[in-house]
Amino acid sequence: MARRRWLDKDEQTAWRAYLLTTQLVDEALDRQLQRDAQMPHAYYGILVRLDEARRQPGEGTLRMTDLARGLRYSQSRLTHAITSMEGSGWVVRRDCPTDRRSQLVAITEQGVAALADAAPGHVAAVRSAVFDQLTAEQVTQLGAICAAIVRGFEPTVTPPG
Amino acid sequence: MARRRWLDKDEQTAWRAYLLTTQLVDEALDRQLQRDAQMPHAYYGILVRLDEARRQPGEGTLRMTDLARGLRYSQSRLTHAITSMEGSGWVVRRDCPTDRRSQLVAITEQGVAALADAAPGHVAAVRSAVFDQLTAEQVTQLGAICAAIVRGFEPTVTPPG
DNA sequence: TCGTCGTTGTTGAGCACTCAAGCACTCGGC
DNA sequence: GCCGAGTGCTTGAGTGCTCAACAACGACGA
Repeated sequence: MARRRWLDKDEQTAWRAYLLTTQLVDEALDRQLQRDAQMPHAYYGILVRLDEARRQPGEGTLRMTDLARGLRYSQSRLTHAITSMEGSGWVVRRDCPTDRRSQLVAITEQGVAALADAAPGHVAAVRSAVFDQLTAEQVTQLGAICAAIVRGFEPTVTPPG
Repeated sequence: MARRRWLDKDEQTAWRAYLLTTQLVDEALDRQLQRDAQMPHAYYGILVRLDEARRQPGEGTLRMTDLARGLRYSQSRLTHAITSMEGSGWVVRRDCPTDRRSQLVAITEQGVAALADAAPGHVAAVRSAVFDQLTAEQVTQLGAICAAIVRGFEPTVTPPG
């Protein structure tokens, strides 16, 4: 197998540009959210998920595990994050009535408010960092490229035999 | 101005895919390097830069500031990183002969060896996570997209008047 | 020579994450 | 009932980052 093959020139260029891009974008968004909404980017994502769950019919809560799987966070990471966010009053934990191991999480009114406050500035930052720089065609391309990469991480079913 | 404009459907899709992609790729590379080479991804990048400097004619060293600017790291981040890497024996600090504020950094033989050990596995991980999933055309597209985003972060000269 | 300002680098507190370990519970077979 | 494996969540140590404050030096004009 050709596992030791190096990156060719085009790949090198693309890779370095990719690394720099993700670093710059990540830092910009994290800094903006930390400054204007006192939360790291990861917490914003958690609030978004919980807010979406709230709008669904039913409980409006999510099990820790389901939330972690949806965000692809480790259980431990989510536990630490929720503990901190509970301290900020943005979320609450509840015991699960059907499985005593599980914990349900729900966004609070305060959390909804914090998200509503943070969203406009965050979206503006995303726009100015990313979408203002790209053509509509490039947005489509970016979506396809990322989808392909994500697909590579999905567990592949090993064929029988 | 239309600063409050939301993300449209295509942008939403692309953005969520982008976030998931960077998270998955970052974690995969960090984990692989941590496991196989006992270094975080950021330290790998520092070693690469210092190794490139070593191949150049001249001192083969870089000032802390120049290294930080090249990698777009904060001074503080680099100081902490170099301190830790010096503890691992991968780099050394030297006083700058022409400016007593400055510190020069050089990669050691041990650092060169650590990088040489780490490189094949790392490149394989990059390949399997990213380039194996993309067509040649997509690699070109990705390079152009990232270059455009990076350009957006470059300081723009405000025109006189 | 002096004061001032910009540059260079370090420090330490605070924080979010990882990893390994552990506790409490559920489920299924006996 | 009871044991074992699997699941859900938490804990705490270790680590790398940010941010603000600071110390030391260089450059330059008065």
